[in-house]
Amino acid sequence: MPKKRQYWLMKSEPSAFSIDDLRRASQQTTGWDGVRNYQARNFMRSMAIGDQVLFYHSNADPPAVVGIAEVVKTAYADPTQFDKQDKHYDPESDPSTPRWDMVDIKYIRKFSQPVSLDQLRKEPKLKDMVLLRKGSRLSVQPVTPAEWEHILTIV
DNA sequence: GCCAACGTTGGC
DNA sequence: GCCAACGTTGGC
Repeated sequence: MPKKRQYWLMKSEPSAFSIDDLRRASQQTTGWDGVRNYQARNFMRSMAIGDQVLFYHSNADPPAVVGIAEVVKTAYADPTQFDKQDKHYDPESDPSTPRWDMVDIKYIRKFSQPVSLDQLRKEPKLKDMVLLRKGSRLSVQPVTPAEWEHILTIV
């Protein structure tokens, strides 16, 4: 039995990397490096190929879910943790047991209209979304199948 | 093990 | 640019 497909939401500041950047990327794929939060890392470690990802623009006007991507490579060591020149360099990470992982995701589609944070908040069915929890800053987070389905109906 | 200080996230 | 909320660090 194949494992059931899982759903996620990943945040990116469009000024740094937007859904258009993903669409234009080589193979329409990118490595999701730079995550330095244990909970977010653990969620990436539990991702499987084929898992579906809501692409969210944070620090955007408006902040919004803007499209869909898919996991095409499961968790592997994030090389930026060992790169002294990199902003995300982590001197505490031991190369024999790397602390930080990343996954690769591929562009699937961009919504014709972004689904803004305000719109999401208005949906009673989405009231328990991790994204909408007060003070929620997790950059990689799970989405339930029901939340996923509902969001696709309001796009 | 507590908790103050600090750095970061991200909406506004 | 502001600042509330959060995660991490480190002194004790």
